[in-house]
Amino acid sequence: MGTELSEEERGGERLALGVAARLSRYLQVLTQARKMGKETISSQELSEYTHVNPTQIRRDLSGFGRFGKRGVGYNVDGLVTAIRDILRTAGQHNIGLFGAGNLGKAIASSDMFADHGFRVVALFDSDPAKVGEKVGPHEVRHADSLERAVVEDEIVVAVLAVPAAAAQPLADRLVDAGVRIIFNYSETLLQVPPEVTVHTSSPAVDLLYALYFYLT
Amino acid sequence: MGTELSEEERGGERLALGVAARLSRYLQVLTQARKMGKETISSQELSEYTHVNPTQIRRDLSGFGRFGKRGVGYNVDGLVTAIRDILRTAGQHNIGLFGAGNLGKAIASSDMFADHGFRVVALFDSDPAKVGEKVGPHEVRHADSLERAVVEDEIVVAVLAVPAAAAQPLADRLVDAGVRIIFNYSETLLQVPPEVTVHTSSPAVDLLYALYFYLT
DNA sequence: TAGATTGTTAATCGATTAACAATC
DNA sequence: TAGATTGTTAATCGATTAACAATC
Repeated sequence: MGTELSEEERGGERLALGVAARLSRYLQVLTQARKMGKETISSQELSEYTHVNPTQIRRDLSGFGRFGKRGVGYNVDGLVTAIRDILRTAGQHNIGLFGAGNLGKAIASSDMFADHGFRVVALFDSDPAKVGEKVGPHEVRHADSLERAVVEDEIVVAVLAVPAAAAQPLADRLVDAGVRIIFNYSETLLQVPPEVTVHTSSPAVDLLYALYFYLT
Repeated sequence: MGTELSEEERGGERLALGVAARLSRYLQVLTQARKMGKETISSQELSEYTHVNPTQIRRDLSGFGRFGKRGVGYNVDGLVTAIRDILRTAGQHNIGLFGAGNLGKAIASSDMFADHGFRVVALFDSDPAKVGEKVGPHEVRHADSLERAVVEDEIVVAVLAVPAAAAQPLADRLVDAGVRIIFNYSETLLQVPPEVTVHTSSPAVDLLYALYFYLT
């Protein structure tokens, strides 16, 4: 009962891939809904925003507890807390962002990470002209100081928003410095040792896929 | 045999959601691989870059034809052509991009759309100071001219990279102008009539989800 | 009470994986 | 021939959906 999770419900088992993906998606919508002052949300509404079947949503959530009120819906605040608890992402991980170009600045200025409890602790660029520039709350540092920063700022995740040519050499240095998770927004296929995970993405990877359905 | 697809294999049935998502992902990697001069790729290699099981990849592809060579792998060029054929995305659709801020500029300057055969035909902003500015191959137009541009340039997809406060009014105008597909990169939940599809995304929506797995 | 929406069941469908013969 | 990798089968697991009683 209630919104507390037993050790077994949240601790033991790893979530199935699909469940974790959907929970993240719910969380994104819930965070936005909360900003807009919404206090309650139904599985039907969540479905409209996420394109996930409402039954599926109720099923996903009921696996972890009874978060809803019949006839009313889910409390937005409560559900945000609950899903964060389930995903165990509570802001204890530091991110280093590389590249202060358009994409890098867009990411650095967005509330996205802060909203979800992650901290961008450093923004790097290799262009001396950009070093010292203020971008959102960050001051651009030179990429030369990367190795020290990884250790001192306890950076566990590197986000790459650099030109294609710069990506591989940068990845090599990051790997040597001890970074084990790289988010690659550049248009390159990165070669890394097996213990390092690369996640390649781009602002519109899913555009192509989504258009297949929308355009028919 | 060969790489030609029968009408039934590509025309009749709609692809399952998962298949289309994965094919798009393969296509993205293949496009990058081709740029890097790779001529052949194995399901094992594709798996490393996409995190999709190699058997799954072979299964996905073999449903549409025999594209590979045993003992060798897949021809990169041939597979790009084949998947484009399957997804039926061959550049006949025009995109209007709204917002010439950091994210808008990043999207406008990227090869992404061109790589996949889509055309960004117009870039808009409501800030007069930005109108006329050159961004990649585009010149920023004032958002006032949106209605005419939608008709004249046959814009079917609108990509929104604008501040949260501007998103809903803009979406309303786009809907009135006849746009039926909106890609929303702003941090707002958009209200639109049922015949319009909204796809909400952000440069790191999947970061949250991916981190759940990588950080454990 | 009446209306709405959750939580849950049951049944179906598609995704995933291991294994291996076919063949380049 | 030897090695590598596809194409395909079979078996399992998770996702999806409709339906509806429980209950706010």
